[in-house]
Amino acid sequence: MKQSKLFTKTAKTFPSEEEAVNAKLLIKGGYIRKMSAGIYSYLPLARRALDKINAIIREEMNAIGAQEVSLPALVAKEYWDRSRRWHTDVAYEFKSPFGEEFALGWTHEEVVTAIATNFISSYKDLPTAAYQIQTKFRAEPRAKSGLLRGREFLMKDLYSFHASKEDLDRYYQKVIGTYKKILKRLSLDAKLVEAAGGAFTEDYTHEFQVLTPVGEDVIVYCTACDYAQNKEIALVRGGHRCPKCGAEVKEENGIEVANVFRLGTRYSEPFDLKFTNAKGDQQPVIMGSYGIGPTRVLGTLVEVFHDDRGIIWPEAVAPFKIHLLELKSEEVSVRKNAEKVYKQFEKAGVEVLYDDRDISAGEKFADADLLGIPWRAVVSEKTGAQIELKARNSKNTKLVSPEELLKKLQ
RNA sequence: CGGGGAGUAGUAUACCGGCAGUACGCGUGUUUUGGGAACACGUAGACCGGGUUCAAUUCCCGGCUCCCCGACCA
Repeated sequence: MKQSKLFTKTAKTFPSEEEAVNAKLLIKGGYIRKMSAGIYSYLPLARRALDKINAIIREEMNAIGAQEVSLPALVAKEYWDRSRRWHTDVAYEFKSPFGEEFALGWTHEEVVTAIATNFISSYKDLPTAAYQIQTKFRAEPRAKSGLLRGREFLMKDLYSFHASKEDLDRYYQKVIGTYKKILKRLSLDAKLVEAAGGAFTEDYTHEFQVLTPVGEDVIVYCTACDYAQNKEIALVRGGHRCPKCGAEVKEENGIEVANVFRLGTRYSEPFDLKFTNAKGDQQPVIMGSYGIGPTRVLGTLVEVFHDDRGIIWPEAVAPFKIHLLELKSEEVSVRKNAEKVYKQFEKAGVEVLYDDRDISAGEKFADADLLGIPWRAVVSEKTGAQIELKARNSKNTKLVSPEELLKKLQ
């Protein structure tokens, strides 16, 4: 991609109306634009990063046998009536021009359960699981913190169906393991925390919390063992003894990037989702649901990985692998060399953003730091046919040949 | 939804009851060329509605919008 042709541009100043670091940097860099409180447009650079996040999630979902689906955003009242979740305070509810009543999907237990009644009828159909990556709508009374709490956000929601509580428990643990893998691939260090189920279940649930001061949840966790609970349910407070091992307990803020719920028969019963067991008896299906918010993950990554110059993307999610800067020069050879390197990279399938703009070197360096692409390659009068390579998270530069660099990046 | 703050070119801001200024951006030209270059010329603006006033971007009232704290929440 040539930067001169990019749909967006970087700004020289921070947006005055944002305070959250993720929003400030992403808007300044032209990754996103705010359209309304808690409602953002994701522009090409952010779209590419999101695609990376989604691809990782998809791979890991598929690896545990979950199958991708797309469920409607317009969910008719009858579905919510069944589970008695019409008129919750988070739903955008409205009447269509024909008088039909809908809620914009803020979660999809109802829809997926209704669908499952068509296909699950025997223990032989179980277990099974379906997921989607889709925009969710929630009427947040107070959207805030950039991408961290929006009214419209991306969600990967997975729903599983089981013949027994034991099988659900097994899958629940499996998803926890998969989430650990996903978060690790995203370079996010998250703590597994016990929490309350909110509008979804009465059971305790688990959340993955990235500990950072900007997080809105408070986590109580043990400094020695794996005890960790959301403060909303924790019986101890920071500074006291761990109920599990007796060591000291701490309190810290966290961003909830993922969660897992044991739904049991909360939705299968109202939707009459039953299966016939091996003895010929009818039983309700046991369900679980599991979420990860890709747009929230994106915001969290910026909160965790940045410095005073800009974003520092982990390689796995960066919109491009390498940022090629051609420093302005009278000498035709500079442009020629840069163009050649650019084409080599594109041909080799290395994702490259080529800064071919007719602006000063300083501005290109500043933009490279702001955009946060992991590798910076400079071609200039100084470098000749070589390339000056620098990692975004390091101060050191070194001269390499285009061929060496290609080999390194592939 | 309670409390606080704020709305001025594309962006960031200043001043003011009487022609709205600066910087960045954008356009043209000359010079410059490794950490946000210089000069010249040009471009573009008061959230909406009402009130006070000879005169309102400025003061008052109402609305809308955005941010922050709280409640709520992935």
